[in-house]
Amino acid sequence: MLNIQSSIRNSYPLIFLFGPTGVGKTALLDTIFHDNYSIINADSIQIFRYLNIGSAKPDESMLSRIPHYLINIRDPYESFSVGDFVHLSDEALVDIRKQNRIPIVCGGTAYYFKHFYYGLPKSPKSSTEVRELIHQRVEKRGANWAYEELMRIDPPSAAKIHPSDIYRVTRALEVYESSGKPLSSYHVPSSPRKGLNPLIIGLQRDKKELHERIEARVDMMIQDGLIEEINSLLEMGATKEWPGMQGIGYREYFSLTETHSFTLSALRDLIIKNSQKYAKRQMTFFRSIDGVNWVHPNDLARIEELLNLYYFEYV
RNA sequence: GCCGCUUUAGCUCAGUUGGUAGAGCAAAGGACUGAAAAUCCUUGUGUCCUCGGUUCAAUUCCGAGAGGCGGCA
Repeated sequence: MLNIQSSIRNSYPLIFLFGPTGVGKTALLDTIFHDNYSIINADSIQIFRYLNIGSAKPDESMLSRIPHYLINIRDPYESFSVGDFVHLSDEALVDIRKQNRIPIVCGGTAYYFKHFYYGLPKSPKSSTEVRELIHQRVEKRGANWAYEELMRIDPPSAAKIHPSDIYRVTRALEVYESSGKPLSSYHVPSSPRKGLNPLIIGLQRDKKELHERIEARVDMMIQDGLIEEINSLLEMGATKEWPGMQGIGYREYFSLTETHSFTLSALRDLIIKNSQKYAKRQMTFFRSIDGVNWVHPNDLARIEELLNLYYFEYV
């Protein structure tokens, strides 16, 4: 249908496809994006092996039908970060283009898209050891110490980060600890990386519709054996500290058993609630990305039209 | 039928020694510098069940009624 190598702009087609959980990304891939497309997964939980049902990972048959990158590449106790995502995606991109196929970056992790699109800051990568060290200091010197320390070593970051945001305060301290330079000295890219020029498609449904789909999907997960999946992870030694266990569908199991309030229906309700809240957070992040073509997943005509307009520039 | 408790934000409940009220959850919006399905921020007018009484003033006290829960019959 088109010869990618003939690109007149010396850049290749690239598609971003994103949207909140349950909006229908996977189904859409299966209906229009097969044949000469390859997929780069941008979902921070589907990265992990064994987390199949809870992460709503595409099934085996789909994975064999359409080439997927960055799925099942880590064990659930291993760490993975945006940085890994960007590097591996860049490699995947080269590989896919070598095969004369069209790459689609598809998933729900907005943060991954942002850094893939804009490029990573030069700040040092996260280190579990350093983070642990910072944690110990916080334990020892009290809850207020971390933010006070941040104000001392990096006032600009302290001004931007809320004192209660332990996650970011810790990271800022971690950067200073491992590089000797404040986080604010590393600038954040403010424009997209050169040569990417993606067609950005955002999938959107109205809230009621999305919430109903999420509810139905959680019921389906339970029916498909979510509990069995969790049990087999527990047999592998899974704890709530495993990076993969922060995924919705798994974390609820731990929080409910911890408070001795685990029942199947409590689990179901909590997973639904947390998924719906997550969908909302995803949408506010996605909305902040420039140049998104928002479409309803059922509007195939509009999606075809977007693709044709986009490809027209390349042939 | 009698007795006791209860009725306040979408939900669970605080509270006002009488001067018209506030938490958690939910909801809405937002942030996002290598853990991001994470982490965090902002936003609370609601016949304080109804009617009557006392009072300058009642959601708050008194009486009656209605709903709910429990006990005794």
